[in-house]
Amino acid sequence: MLKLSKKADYGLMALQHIASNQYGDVAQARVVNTKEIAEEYHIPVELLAKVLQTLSKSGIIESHNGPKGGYLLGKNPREITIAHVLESLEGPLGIMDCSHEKDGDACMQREHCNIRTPLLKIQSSIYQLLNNMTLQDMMGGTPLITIQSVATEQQGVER
Amino acid sequence: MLKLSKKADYGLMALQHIASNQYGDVAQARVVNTKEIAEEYHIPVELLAKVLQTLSKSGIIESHNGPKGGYLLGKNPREITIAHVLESLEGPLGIMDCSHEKDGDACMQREHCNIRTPLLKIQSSIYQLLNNMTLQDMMGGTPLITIQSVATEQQGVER
DNA sequence: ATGGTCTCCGATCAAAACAGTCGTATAAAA
DNA sequence: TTTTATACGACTGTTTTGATCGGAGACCAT
Repeated sequence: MLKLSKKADYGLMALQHIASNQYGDVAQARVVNTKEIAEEYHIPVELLAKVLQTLSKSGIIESHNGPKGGYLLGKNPREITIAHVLESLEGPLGIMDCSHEKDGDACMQREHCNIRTPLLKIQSSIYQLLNNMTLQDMMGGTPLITIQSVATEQQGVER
Repeated sequence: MLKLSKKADYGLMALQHIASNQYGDVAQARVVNTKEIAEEYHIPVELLAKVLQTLSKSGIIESHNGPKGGYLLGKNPREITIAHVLESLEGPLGIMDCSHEKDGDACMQREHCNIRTPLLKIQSSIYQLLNNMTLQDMMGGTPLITIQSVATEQQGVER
């Protein structure tokens, strides 16, 4: 349950790879292309291309056309949240159909629905979790976000 | 993204309904059948039946056959976690394919995978969230679990 | 005791979402 | 101008999901 799509998997892998080449040991920023990533992680080139195009449209990465072209991060890894990446590739977070619908929608159960409120609470918690973890946190041996830090974040404490 | 299946939605609604009739205002425990729930929330009878059967197998509810039959909760609402309900209906929680696989599995990216560890961390956090919220929390006006309480829970504090 | 009714139960079918593929167009560097 | 890269759209096969059907078993009234 709650499985991420392949697009999301591939997207995150690619971002981690791009970030490593741009901010990693090698001081020089290096443009990396689709084919290189696809071969490194054994994923279909065309599908990865589509994923990268989507990320590019969202401003998460920027594309450079032509020979020696490829992709670079569009922002600092600290500013790229997992939530933004996933929403870009899979659409807005919504654990149920009526998460983002307006009043008078097509949900037959709406008026008698007894689980909407608590589920929205869960959804909000998951979103906070994903929104407080960045690409930076996924790189290197950097310690990941903990539940505690999510809690403090909710209280308005800066990271 | 991360949308729950209809089965999960229906299951949670039904459980809330059963619990309300068993532990609600009416002191007398009342057996409620599939048809009644289906009509109340406008969901297909047969599909709901299947969902309830699954929940019954998991011991979350218990079935009573024959006329005047139906379902009752198998445990106290405090002991029925959302995680257990969802896993019963949708299979084990796994935000990626390789969440529960053994070594030497079919994941082509496994050896070069750079996102497995952080994603497992996220998965673990989500699981804690779902495992610390019970059917009791979903009933009535009872305050729901908060992020803070999840954090304290992780530190071993009793609810 | 037995028939009838009501329920749970297992197998089956159709629709939708997803992963992956193909071909072509466009843009930049050599 | 040729090469090499991304950008874009349409298409196909597969998996998952949602929904449906017919049957088997249990209870209650007669």
